[in-house]
Amino acid sequence: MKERYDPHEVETKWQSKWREARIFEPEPDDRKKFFITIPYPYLNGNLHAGHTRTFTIGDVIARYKRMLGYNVLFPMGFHATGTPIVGLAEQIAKKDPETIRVYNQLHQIPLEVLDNIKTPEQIVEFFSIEDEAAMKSIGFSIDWRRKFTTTDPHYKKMITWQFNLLHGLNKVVKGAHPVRWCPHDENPVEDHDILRGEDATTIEYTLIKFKLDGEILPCATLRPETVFGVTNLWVNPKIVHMRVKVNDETWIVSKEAYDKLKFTDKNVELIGQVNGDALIGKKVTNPVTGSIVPILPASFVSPENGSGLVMSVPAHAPYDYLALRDLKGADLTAYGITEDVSSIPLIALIKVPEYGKYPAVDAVSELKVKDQNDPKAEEATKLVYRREFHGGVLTETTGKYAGMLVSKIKDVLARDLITQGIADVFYEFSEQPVICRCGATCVIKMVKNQWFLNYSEPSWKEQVYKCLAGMQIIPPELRVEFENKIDWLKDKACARRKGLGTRLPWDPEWMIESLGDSTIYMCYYIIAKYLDEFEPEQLKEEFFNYCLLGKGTAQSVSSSTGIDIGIINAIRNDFLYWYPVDLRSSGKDLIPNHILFFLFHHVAIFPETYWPRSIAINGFVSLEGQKMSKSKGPILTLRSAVKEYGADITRLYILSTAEHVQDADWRSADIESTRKQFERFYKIAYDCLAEQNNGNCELKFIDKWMLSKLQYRIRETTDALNRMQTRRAVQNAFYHMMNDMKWYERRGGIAAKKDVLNTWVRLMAPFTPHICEEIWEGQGKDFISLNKFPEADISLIDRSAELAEEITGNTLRDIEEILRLIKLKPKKVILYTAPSWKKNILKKAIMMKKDNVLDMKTLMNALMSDPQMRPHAKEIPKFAQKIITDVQGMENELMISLTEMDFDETCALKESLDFLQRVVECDVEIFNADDAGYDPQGKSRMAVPMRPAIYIE
RNA sequence: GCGGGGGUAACCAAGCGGCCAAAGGUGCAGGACUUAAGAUCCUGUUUCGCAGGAAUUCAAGGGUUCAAAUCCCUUCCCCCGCACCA
Repeated sequence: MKERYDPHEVETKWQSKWREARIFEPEPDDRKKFFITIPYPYLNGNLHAGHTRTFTIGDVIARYKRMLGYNVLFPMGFHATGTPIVGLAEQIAKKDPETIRVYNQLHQIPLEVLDNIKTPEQIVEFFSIEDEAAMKSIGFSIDWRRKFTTTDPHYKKMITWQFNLLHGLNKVVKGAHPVRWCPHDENPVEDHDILRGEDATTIEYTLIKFKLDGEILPCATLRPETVFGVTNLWVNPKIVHMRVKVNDETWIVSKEAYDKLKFTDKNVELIGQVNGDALIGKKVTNPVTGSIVPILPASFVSPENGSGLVMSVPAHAPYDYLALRDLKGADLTAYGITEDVSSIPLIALIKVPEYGKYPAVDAVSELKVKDQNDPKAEEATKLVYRREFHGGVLTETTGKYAGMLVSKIKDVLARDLITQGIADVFYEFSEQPVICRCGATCVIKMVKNQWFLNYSEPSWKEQVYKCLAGMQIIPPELRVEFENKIDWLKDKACARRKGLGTRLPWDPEWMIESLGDSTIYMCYYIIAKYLDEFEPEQLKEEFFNYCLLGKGTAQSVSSSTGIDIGIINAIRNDFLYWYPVDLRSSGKDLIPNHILFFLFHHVAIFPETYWPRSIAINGFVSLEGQKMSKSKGPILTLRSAVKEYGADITRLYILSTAEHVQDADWRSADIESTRKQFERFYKIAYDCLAEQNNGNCELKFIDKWMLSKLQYRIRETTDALNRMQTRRAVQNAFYHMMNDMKWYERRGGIAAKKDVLNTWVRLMAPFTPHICEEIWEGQGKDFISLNKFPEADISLIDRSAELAEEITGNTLRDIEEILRLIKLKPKKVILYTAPSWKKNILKKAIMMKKDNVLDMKTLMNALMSDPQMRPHAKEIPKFAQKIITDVQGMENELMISLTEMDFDETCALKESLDFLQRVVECDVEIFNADDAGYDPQGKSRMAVPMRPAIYIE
């Protein structure tokens, strides 16, 4: 160990020692195993601070478990399938200036390297080397023999096997799905392809088919339940409608709606046109209730929305009610309508606590909405909708749905109508317009004949719930989130036309989507170690069936594949040993996708014994308050952080800056201060080791205090690590320990120092392994990485040493406060510890608290009947009152120590006398108030247990 | 809209019924050391107080309790996800 700390020297030294000794390359043995995995990084850029956080947390747990005696498998691979790498290769190949800038300056790739990149394969090659080097540079304890890339031919064999298996289990099915679509590019648009309307989501409307002389007037609605309250239809007389053949039916819709229909899975054919005013006055049949209702004119109907036709439910929709009211007295004879339409009776169907029978009417009058063009109409609509959705119950009007909650029945009702053929689904953007990068307006297209993973299948979900119930979720509060997300997950399109990846074995026009191919790859780490032993072609289905599922025999697999039977047995044994995954640790962005799929695929493929055991989730990392972006910046790469600060400091910083799902903010000012603290740690260790051997001294209170404190730190650190609270762990193992050591040194502690350091360095080893190896080097024979993690030794917990330090600290603080107030330089300080009668009262009060009978009256009775208390009768009431308040809020442990130990305050203070005199820079004398020799101002009366009275002159 | 997470002193951030005027860090101020800078170490950092004390605080308002930053209700505000994209 050198006097000056040079992180890079220390770190490269130990990294190569670890590598040479192959200490992170585990093989099955008789220890308990621990299999931890972390999502492999996607190879379209360098690892950044976000990876640094997730991966470091994983490495800390791996190292911690290893030091607890587990046989730990911590592997790593690389993800390359999908479209972004292909896109990046194109951008680099055509020298896109922005891409070149980001990758040159932010990802720090030299221009001459970028110049030579022409293909996606080169990108994969380049970043897999970079990322591996980065992970090695920060000291992750990864078994690199198992590395692979998802585009490897061997890996593809495993994916092919998996998908064939799922297909056979009916988990992959054909269907149609709505996607955002650019009619110009004829492609689905992804988020980054959108110029305007990025926030638009797809909304599912129900299209209810009203009938008019054999033709259909479909009305789009978000509230299908209100079909029971329809009194009329609204048509804008000023717009021209299209008559369209839709499958076997004839529909009348707006021009805009017709355009949208062309992209659905329906066959549409334009037949002719109908003017809006020609429809008005006609009567349509409500397909649900059978009632006949008129078509009326309304200006608020927009051709852009839905079908361009609106069903009117004036009892529950303010717009409908207003439009109806606005027609009062209007002359509609031109449309052949003679009756006064404003007197059409409303039909109520939802009962809601806030309103009377007709919520729309109440809302309109409450907000004083004037007419259908009043902006407040929108507000009233939202209000009614919200209240009816959350608190509404359907009335008898709705027949068999009566009594149901609106929020519960909505979807069921819509499905019912659709299966009866009287309704349809219609998709629309929540915001319009949505504009593609090419300038075209996007639509929602129904992609047909798409392959889906059938995640919505109830029995599949049931299995996943079961798996989740048996798992540990870290942090535990996230469990409900997982349950919700499993519930929410729908079928997922699993095939794409472009990108890197594996082809669907039974329909090779399609590429397996890249989230689908990274669900059970953890089991592939077991095979990946043996890749030199066979060619991809040898990895036939029976190989995986045997090695991963135990189907068939090693003998038959060996003869059909030509793979050595010894290898096959070894892989099978490795699988049986290592599986299941004990811990999957990941960033929170992967919860609604990868982590879910990980669970779904595991339960579908493996028997219950091999289902994952726990999942841990952590938050993001921002940079000086700014969100990081791989493609736009800002970004901080792992390598540049390590280059600047060293591996250990980077690790310590990123671990300590946020806990669990909280987002961390990387600030260079903060990591600078971590660096300083860390250098102090190094110095403390260096000085301690350089000191002459001073063991065998008698331990004083302060030494016992330090050893005692250390046990708490170990206990807290262990507890924190068991809950994967790395921040709290570092807080205890490093920052609090640092402050304890400061106090210990300041108090002149020496005797326990070497022992403390020996434990401390092992406590720190999972977090900052390099420096700990360096400090350990002289001390232990073996790597500290393979040593035992400290265990708290209860016999070293010394409550009287703690009380002694507490009273010393309290007293010093009190003296300093007085000095500050009186602003004098003291000549002499005299301390008076509490008299025995006060201690007795305290003990009595604590006893009463334990028996739950502590109150003023009981205490006073007890005291007054005690003859020994008589002499102090005058002082007792006031003191007792104070003691009661103190004891009420006292910590249990303190009460125990105060009653059960015969702690001598005077003796404790005498031991720290030198220290006190040094700090206050004058003589300090100590008396017991029972026997105060010198007390000119009678201060000794103020003495209280654990708080001596003070007299300063 | 649906679902999840939050609002704590100048800032970051612990605490989630009683040793809480509230850990730790940063910043700021004062002091020690030093020729000086830096580093390091002490002390302070809501307000008032020339004897260790008191008052008012944890988004806002109300409630439960001997006791609330912590539990309950209402309101306001912020962040994230909502998919075929990794």
